[in-house]
Amino acid sequence: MHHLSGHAMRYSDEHKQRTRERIVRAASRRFRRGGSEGAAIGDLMRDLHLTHGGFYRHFDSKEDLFIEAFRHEGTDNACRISAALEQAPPGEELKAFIDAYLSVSHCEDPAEGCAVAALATELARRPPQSRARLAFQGILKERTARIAKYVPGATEAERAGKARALMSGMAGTMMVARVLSDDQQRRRFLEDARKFYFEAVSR
Amino acid sequence: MHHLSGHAMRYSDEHKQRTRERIVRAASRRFRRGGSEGAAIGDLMRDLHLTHGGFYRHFDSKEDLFIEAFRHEGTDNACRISAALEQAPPGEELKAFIDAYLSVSHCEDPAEGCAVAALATELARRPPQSRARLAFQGILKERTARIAKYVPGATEAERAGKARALMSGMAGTMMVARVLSDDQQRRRFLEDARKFYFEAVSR
DNA sequence: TGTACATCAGTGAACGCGCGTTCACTGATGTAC
DNA sequence: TGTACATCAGTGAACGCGCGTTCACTGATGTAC
Repeated sequence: MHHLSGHAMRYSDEHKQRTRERIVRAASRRFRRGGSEGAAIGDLMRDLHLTHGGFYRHFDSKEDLFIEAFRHEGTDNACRISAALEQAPPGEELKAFIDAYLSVSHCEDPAEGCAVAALATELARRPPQSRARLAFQGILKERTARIAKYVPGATEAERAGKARALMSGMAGTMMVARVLSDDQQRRRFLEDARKFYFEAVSR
Repeated sequence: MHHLSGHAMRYSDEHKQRTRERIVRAASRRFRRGGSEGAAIGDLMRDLHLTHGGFYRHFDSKEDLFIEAFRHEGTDNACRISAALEQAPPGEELKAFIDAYLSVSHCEDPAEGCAVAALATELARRPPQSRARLAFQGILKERTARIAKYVPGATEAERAGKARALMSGMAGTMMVARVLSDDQQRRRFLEDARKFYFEAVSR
């Protein structure tokens, strides 16, 4: 008997848990692609071959899902960043990270990319103490700390400051790159930026 | 007789023109503050003590207004940037620009601030050849050219590349700064970033 | 100068649509005995 | 093992609201004469 409550259960807890995760994953993609207003519950559930009504068995509101999806991206991309950093040749971790972040493939696929670049503007419009903003701040802190280790600098504070500027700056560069319509121009823009940030951070 | 058409006119052309400009100005503020979906026509017109119905005497659609408002910010802030650059002591133009862009006051007042920081994410979600995106690209080009003159670099291309990275990077930093809830933290973040970009660009 | 007429910026009710949310219902599966 | 019952993930119609857009109307002002 693995459920603490003695309820009879139609579907297993596991089944529900799995559906919930599928919703979060699909939502995370859709939100990054279209913004928090760019993903209708109906479309989202249709992605999973479900109907909109069932959504509320898993979440109290769309806002709750948004926060959850945002957190999901947080841990998801944190892993990817760590993996990328650890796989890079020693001494070239930061360059590898910058190249990966400002890559053409990241630019072309916002749905799988950095949520900071995709959602920060909207988050800024929410009330200061909203859960979404607080979640963002947590993720930002965690993420910059992860990078700061590889940033040159005399003091901890200096490394952290540079890491924050680097993260937020690259997010802006990615956001702008995505507005360009011309492929060639976009490529050059990203390339110049990679150089810019690499030199900025390694001095 | 200053109108080419021989129509009788209730209000002067001038009156209509003035109203139109008031709408654009109010819209530009509201869009930057709340995004392209964050400004309802009714609210907008109420700002000007008008009712929503009259809007369509001036614009065919909300999207048309959005583009117009965006262009308005383009020329408006271009002037401010130029003024700031020209007022700065010779040799310190770039520092003055970076300090102004990453200032606390700019951070606290998105409505009067840079539209790139406020609206780029949304623009990226529009169709590639949409007028809004094309307008953005024009403004970006114009704006970076204005700054490139003051950026150190051996070639024209290098200066332009750095100017683009600087512009887009600072926009991202501003966007992220606006998500922070803590004033102290925000101040430090902006200060670190000013230093980061100044060193990055002047090397 | 005065009068009839035309224009059109602005008004506000109404319409339509998308979408978040609710709710009565279904039916597959688990438990009790 | 079989039967009665309970649960609840999922369904889909319906509701409500916000908001972009339309439209018949108003009335202040300009022109014609």
